Amino acid sequence: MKEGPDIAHVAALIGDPARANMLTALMSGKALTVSELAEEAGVTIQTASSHLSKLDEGGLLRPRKQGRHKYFSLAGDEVAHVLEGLMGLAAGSGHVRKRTGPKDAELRKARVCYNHLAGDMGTQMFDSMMDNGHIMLDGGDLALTDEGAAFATGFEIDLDALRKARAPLCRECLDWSERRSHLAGSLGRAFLTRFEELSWAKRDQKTRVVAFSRNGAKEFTRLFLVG
Amino acid sequence: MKEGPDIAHVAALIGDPARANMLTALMSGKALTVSELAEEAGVTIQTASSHLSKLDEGGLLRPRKQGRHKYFSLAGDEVAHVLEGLMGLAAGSGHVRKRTGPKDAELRKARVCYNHLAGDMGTQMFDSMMDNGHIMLDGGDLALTDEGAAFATGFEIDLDALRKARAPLCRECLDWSERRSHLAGSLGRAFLTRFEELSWAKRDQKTRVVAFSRNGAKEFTRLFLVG
DNA sequence: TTCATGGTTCGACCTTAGTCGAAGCATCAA
DNA sequence: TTGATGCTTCGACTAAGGTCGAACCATGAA
Repeated sequence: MKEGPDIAHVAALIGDPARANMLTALMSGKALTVSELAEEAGVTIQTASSHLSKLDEGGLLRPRKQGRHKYFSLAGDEVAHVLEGLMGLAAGSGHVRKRTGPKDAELRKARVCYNHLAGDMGTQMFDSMMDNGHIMLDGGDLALTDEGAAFATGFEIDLDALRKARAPLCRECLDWSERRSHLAGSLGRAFLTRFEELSWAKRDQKTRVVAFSRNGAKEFTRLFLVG
Repeated sequence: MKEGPDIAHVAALIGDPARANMLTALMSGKALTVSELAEEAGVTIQTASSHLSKLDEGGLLRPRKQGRHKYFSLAGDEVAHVLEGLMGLAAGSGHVRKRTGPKDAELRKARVCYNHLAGDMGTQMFDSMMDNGHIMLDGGDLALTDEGAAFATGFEIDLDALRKARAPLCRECLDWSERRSHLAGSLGRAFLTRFEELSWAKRDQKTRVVAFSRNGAKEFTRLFLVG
């Protein structure tokens, strides 16, 4: 009743079904308009607008105006991180969203978590990079080693550009399906983008599923060998 | 509207002020009775009972009956982890619970997070153990190295007993105040217990504050040097 | 200007759920 | 048994907030 920040307010924001659906949709990492989010949540545009302004006020979203459209995306990694955590709790307590269809298997295999790769393949990538000393935990923060920097550059990722932005380069993020870490942060995002550029993988437009091509999966496992 | 676990339900559970207060109280790691939690939340016993059964049903709590008392504690590390994450979001968006009194400084310095040490001193301990190679990140999971095992045993922690329990030995947990990791899991708990046994530190009964004695703090910093 | 489209604001419903009083169990102690 | 304590269940009250229709802005295109 006295100590610590006000959990209840934030949690209540996430706790409404319509808003939760919107947030889940935004976990795809894409910025969506009010009408798209309304559709996603199954409510009219007015109510969606109301919900979105509340979420925004709560600091969970980042709004951007473009012409007469208003795009919303998650405010940052921390938000995505908490959402994944909640999904973990929900999944754990058997309260899965309806039955687990075929989609679910794909989601566990590879999905997009805000803007980086999550699921089975995400943790595989993370494990491999740890094993090879490309990344390491440095006092609670994840850091890119020199070898890792070389590795990323070799994969044609522009590290200098990433470093210029103030967003943290490496971050770890916990999966709800795997209960293990995967790579988040701007580097995590860059890797996923690169996979798409190389046509190794393609994001599903509607869901959070990341579909790897046969060849893409092969290249991926070659790149991210595990012990 | 279709994919992933049902966030809304869990979040709504946490989203009620009374329940949030109870959960925050349980972050102290202690098991509390229905009446104690009612007091903590500022509601009557009936409503507390109702809330607690909902939280229990949602898988957030672990109830235990002892005589005519019913004790509740958090269901596990994951729950505490998510709660800390929510605190981080709440703190970040300026929605701190009322004003930050003198208590708040103490909370940032050293506090109990579910059952282990968090706050400034918690991350210091974590950093030190990482630097000295006592713990390391092994494929997303935190692992105790041989040196670390020797270190813990030297500190008179019964590792064999801990290993017997099914709970994970090492876990990392993210602070809302520090935004850095600290050591959770049964080992994290054991360390805190040991600090208390040695009278280095004492938990405040009412809040989550961990008060280190002058000597305890000295010993602590000697033990957990940071490079 | 005029029209169309994307969002917001306002106001009025109405369901949901938190709240407590009162009564009912269960456990323990004489 | 009687009484006390801790908790649960029931029922009724009430307030909070999600929902949508309708009207209102704002932007862009003809």
